[in-house]
Amino acid sequence: MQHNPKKINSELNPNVSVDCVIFGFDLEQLTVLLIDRGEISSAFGPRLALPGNLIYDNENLDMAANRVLDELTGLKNIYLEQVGAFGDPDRIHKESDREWLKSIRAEPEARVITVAYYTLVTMSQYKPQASSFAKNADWVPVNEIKELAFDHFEILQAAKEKLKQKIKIQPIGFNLLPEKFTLSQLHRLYESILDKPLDKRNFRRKIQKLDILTSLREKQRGVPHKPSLLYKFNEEKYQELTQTGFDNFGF
Amino acid sequence: MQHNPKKINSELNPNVSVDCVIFGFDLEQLTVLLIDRGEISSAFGPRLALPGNLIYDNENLDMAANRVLDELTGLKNIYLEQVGAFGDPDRIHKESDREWLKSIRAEPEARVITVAYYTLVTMSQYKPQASSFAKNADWVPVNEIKELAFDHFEILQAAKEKLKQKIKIQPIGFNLLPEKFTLSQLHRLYESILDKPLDKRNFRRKIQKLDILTSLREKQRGVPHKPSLLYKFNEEKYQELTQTGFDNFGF
DNA sequence: TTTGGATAGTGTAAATTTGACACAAAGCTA
DNA sequence: TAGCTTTGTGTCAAATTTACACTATCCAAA
Repeated sequence: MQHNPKKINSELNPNVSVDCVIFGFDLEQLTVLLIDRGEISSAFGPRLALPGNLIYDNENLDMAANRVLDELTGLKNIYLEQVGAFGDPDRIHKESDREWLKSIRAEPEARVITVAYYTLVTMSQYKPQASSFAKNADWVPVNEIKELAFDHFEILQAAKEKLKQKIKIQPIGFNLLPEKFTLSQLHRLYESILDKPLDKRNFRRKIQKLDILTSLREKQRGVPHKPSLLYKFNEEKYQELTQTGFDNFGF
Repeated sequence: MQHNPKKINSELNPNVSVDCVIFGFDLEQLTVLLIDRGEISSAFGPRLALPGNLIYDNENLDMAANRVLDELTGLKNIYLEQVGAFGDPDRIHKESDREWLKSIRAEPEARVITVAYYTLVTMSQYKPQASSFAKNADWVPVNEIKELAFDHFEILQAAKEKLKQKIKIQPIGFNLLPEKFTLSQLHRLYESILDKPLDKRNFRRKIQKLDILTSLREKQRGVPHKPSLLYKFNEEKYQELTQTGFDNFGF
């Protein structure tokens, strides 16, 4: 008897899919993990698409998003937020799209609603070439993406906007950084997400005053310039802070 | 040949529904338009539910939400915002829920994803008793709602939170007020949505400095106290303001 | 007509936050 | 050891936020 007996008879729901905008940060700019659909689509439209799949009838939406992420990257327990539902009846236009859908077991004629999620991943935890399943996946800088398959470009824009708003309310950016990071890296991260320059000194002053960083007695090594001090995110301090109702992490 | 030939064969999609959180403001508190499902459910669970319905295969999600709103209230061109998708596979528990679903032509066995929207309505534009279709609909103060059918209570909470965040970025509250309103009414509206008291003088100073209100040379009449001046929302000034990138309407 | 009840409308001072701005220190490399 | 690169730091002026109390105006009831 397995854990979830329902799973035995579980079927893919032909009408509902989940797409994931998997954000990473290469310490310079915001990136997204995209699937290259290959030659099959090159003559018709964009090769790149968001990872996604149909959902099973016995899983809820968050589970489905986590599954898609797990299947692609092997990562679990990742920060995940819903962007919303997308579903123009004519969102699938091209022959190439139909071929692609067949290849992932979806029914190309069906009208599909997709529920989009974004996730925040520490890029160093996942290198595409390490996964056999995802040999066609790769990190692409957000600003270089001009088009995507289906309505995925629209979804990406919506995800960026949600992230931008969310980070003003909750310091979720730490999910994109390694455990130890420098203030400059955090600074560049905020600039990437908010898509505007932030004054260095003012940024540091403000983030330090929040008192949710633990300063480590440790410096960067091997950089060809003055090494930076390293910091950790302080979960406990953050919890204390929010329990007072504080929700202004904006710049 | 009609505009959209697909419409001829349009069918209800048994897997996807739309639910609407229709917010109103009775000049005292925030309210929501709910459907009373009647005796059929009284022995089993909450009678009250959000208005909603399955979507047609040929309409997009926003259209479906507008349709639900229109069918219930006759209102068109209403401010509308997506809350998100909800869809636990086991969100329909009770026999009464199945009965109810049958009565709105939904398939009770199917796994249904629902896409929730919230809308902002000027309450005076719609009095439930005026509509024959919606003889079982009524405005209920948000703070008095303790439970709802299905997962609608969860949806309502999410909608409230979205609204709270949104009003800090865009002055959408005016959609809940009549064309002419007083600063005190606007003040109470913000307090209702943000769910916290706001200092009267500070509120007035801040909202006036935004310069998106037109002061009318007209007073309230028939109130048993000093009558208030009336104001209108100034759409043009608002557009000017936002075109500079301004997005801080928060309190 | 007078009085009492209710809400509208108004200003200021202190504290906090924001925004603009420049240079010395530390490590690496050639 | 000289030069390159990035880190790390302080101040001042302006703007914003917070806390706070009394008079004015209308209606209703006596």
